Amino acid sequence: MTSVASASSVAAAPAAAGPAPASPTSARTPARAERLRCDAARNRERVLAAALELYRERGGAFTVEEVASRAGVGVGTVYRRFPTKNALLDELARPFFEQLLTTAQAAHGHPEPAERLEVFIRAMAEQHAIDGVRSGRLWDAAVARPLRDEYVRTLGLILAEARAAGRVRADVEPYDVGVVVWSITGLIDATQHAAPVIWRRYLDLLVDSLRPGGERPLATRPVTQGDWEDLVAASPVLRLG
Amino acid sequence: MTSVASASSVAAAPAAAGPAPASPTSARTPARAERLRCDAARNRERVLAAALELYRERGGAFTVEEVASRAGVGVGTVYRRFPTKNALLDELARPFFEQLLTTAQAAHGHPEPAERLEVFIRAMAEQHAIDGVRSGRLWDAAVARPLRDEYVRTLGLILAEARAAGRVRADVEPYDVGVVVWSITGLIDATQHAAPVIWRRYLDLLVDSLRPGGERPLATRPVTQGDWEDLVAASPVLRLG
DNA sequence: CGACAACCGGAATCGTCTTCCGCTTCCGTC
DNA sequence: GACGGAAGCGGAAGACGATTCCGGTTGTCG
Repeated sequence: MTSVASASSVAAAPAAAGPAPASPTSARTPARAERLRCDAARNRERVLAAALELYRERGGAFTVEEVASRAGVGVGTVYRRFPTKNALLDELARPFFEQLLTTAQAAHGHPEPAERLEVFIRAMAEQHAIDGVRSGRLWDAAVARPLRDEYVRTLGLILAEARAAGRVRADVEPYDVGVVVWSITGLIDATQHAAPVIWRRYLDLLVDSLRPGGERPLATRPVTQGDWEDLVAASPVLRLG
Repeated sequence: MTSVASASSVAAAPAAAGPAPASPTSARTPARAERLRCDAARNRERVLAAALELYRERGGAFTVEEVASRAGVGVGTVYRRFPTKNALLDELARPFFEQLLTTAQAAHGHPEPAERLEVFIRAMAEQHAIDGVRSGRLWDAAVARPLRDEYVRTLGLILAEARAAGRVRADVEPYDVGVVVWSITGLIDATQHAAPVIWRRYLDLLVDSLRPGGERPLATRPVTQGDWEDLVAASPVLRLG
């Protein structure tokens, strides 16, 4: 697993509908260099759309050639825009990941602070189940580190509130919740096909496990940010099932 | 994922050291047809040994040709004995699985019946962590259904005892424990490389989650045997990491 | 309108798994 | 102890899929 470094393709966003770039300091803006020729941009979108379609149909079990032909381009064109097939799949994960963050923030907006942690965990699981992502974890470092950081930050706030309200065992740390969510998503991926909603049972169990009262102390230290980085980096993203 | 049906290669055991097959009813015994020629049997062992060696070194990231050359045979010979590379890897998992069953039975032999469930779960996790199996679940149907059935049976006994002793929430069923163990093994696989013992923390959490008291009822039905079959059949075994 | 960098398609390359086939070796018999 | 043939053997060839390359094409900008 060589980690997919790469910066690249930051722009490519649909761009604001507004006409004016406004800032007259155009001299320095690097955005210039990243603008794609319009046919290229169109093809990029087509490739992405074709890949998403195929991913929803067959969960990663498709060839690059299929993506290309469904997008009406040659494989070379796919590779000009995405260095590897996995990079293409990573890109598919991005909007999904963004949706997760939105969901997390929505949970943080829940009226009752004490409830937010549970709402958060359940919403994450629900979102994961809905999005039809099979057999993948989607936290890979390459996709969107800033989003991930924001996610963890939100989680920290929520956990602090739950703790203040005495709704969670005192020895639970933010990354613990991350691990719990991560592990439920693994279960969702694994069971969704065989038994569509069964994961809810184990989610209930996990949620219960975080409640305070009668527990024995945890002997092992929690996951740190560094561990977390390693952990997600080692997980397949939307890779083949 | 076409499930790897296949019966095959039941014999191949090192065979009892004793000299006499004893049973004179040799007429019907099918064992006859399954005996390998002695050079073939030797090669089979060599291939298996080479594959295990490579697996421990590189975790599945090796080619069939490497296995063959390390075993001192041609690839054709590997394929004569194992229909696919995955079948070969499955075979590697078998002794590991057998060890798990032994561990399970040992837990059932624990002097204090009320403790057995926890001992069982912890022992399973420990065993999984020790065996150096990375990024794989090993419950695939193809490997050893009878072993699996025995495992589940043992688990059922242990759970009944724990329940009788009031050491476990009343709504937990045997396959629930299976799912819990399965999910901790996933966590072990995922974290072992980055943070060797961190999984113990989450194991503690999971073990705690099964204790009785104050819990809310579980709204979703538990996993059934059929679900379990599907679930394990869909999991990668020792597949590439 | 012309120059040219960015693009394009798709054939060729490469790494792997899997199949095939002519030659070889054990096993049971005569 | 030699013989016949099934079971094995090695490794070349085939199949597949990702990735690379390159000659021809096409927006873009002056």
